[in-house]
Amino acid sequence: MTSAPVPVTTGGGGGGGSRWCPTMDQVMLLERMYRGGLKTPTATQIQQITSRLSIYGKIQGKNVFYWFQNHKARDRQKLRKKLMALYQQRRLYPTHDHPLLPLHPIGGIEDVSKCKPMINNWKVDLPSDQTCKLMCDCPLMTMMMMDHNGTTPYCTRVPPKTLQLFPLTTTDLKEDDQSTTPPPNPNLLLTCNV
Amino acid sequence: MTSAPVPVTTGGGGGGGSRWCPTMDQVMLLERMYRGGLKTPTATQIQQITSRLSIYGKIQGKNVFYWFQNHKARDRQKLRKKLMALYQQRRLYPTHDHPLLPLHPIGGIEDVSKCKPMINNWKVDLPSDQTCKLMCDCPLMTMMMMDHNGTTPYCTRVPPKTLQLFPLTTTDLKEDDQSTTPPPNPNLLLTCNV
DNA sequence: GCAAATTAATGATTTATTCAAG
DNA sequence: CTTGAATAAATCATTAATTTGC
Repeated sequence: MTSAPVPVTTGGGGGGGSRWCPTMDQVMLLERMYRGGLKTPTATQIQQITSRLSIYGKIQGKNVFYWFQNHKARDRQKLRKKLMALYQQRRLYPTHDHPLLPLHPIGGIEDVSKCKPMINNWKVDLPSDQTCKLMCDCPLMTMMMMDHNGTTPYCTRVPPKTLQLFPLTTTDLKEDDQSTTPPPNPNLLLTCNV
Repeated sequence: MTSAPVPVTTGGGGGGGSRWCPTMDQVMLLERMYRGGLKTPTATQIQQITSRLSIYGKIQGKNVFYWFQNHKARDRQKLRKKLMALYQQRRLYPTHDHPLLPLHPIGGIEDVSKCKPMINNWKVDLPSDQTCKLMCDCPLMTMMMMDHNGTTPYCTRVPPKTLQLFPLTTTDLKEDDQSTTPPPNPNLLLTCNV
């Protein structure tokens, strides 16, 4: 639909502007419904809303669909930004209750099974008295994790103890391997000079 | 207009099976089109394909839409997995030409401006002779980055030198800060015992 | 005041991830 | 485990605010 590049009318007007421009009334009613708890309307609800709002100006079902998608997404985005700022400011330790990033089943990058229990038990290992101090007073290290599909790496910040991050067990890849000699697999340690 | 994926509530009850089950002929033809280069059909193309394939069995436009979406996504996913496996197997150093992850403008999590030039100059700092050795023989450390919006952290792996990761300059957030006394800001060093 | 130039909002698409049927 | 379906996240693109120099 690029044949009419001239941006004709604002305000939901007729001529086929390149995108929907909601009227004040439409936005107001949409926001009221959203705040009322309607986050993901069904197709039926979308159609009802569309016809109810069409008396205020041109509108299509997909406009309503997109509006709710975008509004929800941008709400979450704002929330994430706020949480992130708080975490950075206070240097909090992300827990399972308040994760900095969503905590999927986690594991080290080289061998999931080895790292996962270690990481999950971290908080337990700490003397319960010093936990809070460590959480607040120490800079945090960053660890790379892989999601459970092994496709998407993500990070979480952990208190800097000396620990073995990469067990470096060889992964069982079925590809050709004659080109490189296996490196001596040194262990990488992270230490903190606090 | 391209396809508008307005959700269909699937009614759930009665009528058809709960999800589309493509016939062999349908899959074959879809794959032929895909390999022929059609990755994201337009709404018009989807309708044409749908009617052409409907002679082999029940099919809807949204089935075709989803098929192409999923096929494309899973192709990319397979590629990513392969690349990731190669990187891990060979322990390659991700460069700007072959990044392990997309390289946006990067920076440390605490203070972007301080980290960015350091990171960008890493390769330059290395003696050009030992670059390859370091790239191949060392396990890589992981650093947390923030994307250009400051919203999404992501990781990249870097050769383990001893370096200052978190300068820990105080960020200028305008919120109240009387609750916590500022920590002594120790520097966190990462070292490698190769 | 007033447009050209920037920046911020937000509608629309595309891509990634997750869920669940078989 | 595969894969259709659905949702969420990321991205693109256009429009409204706004700044800026005149």
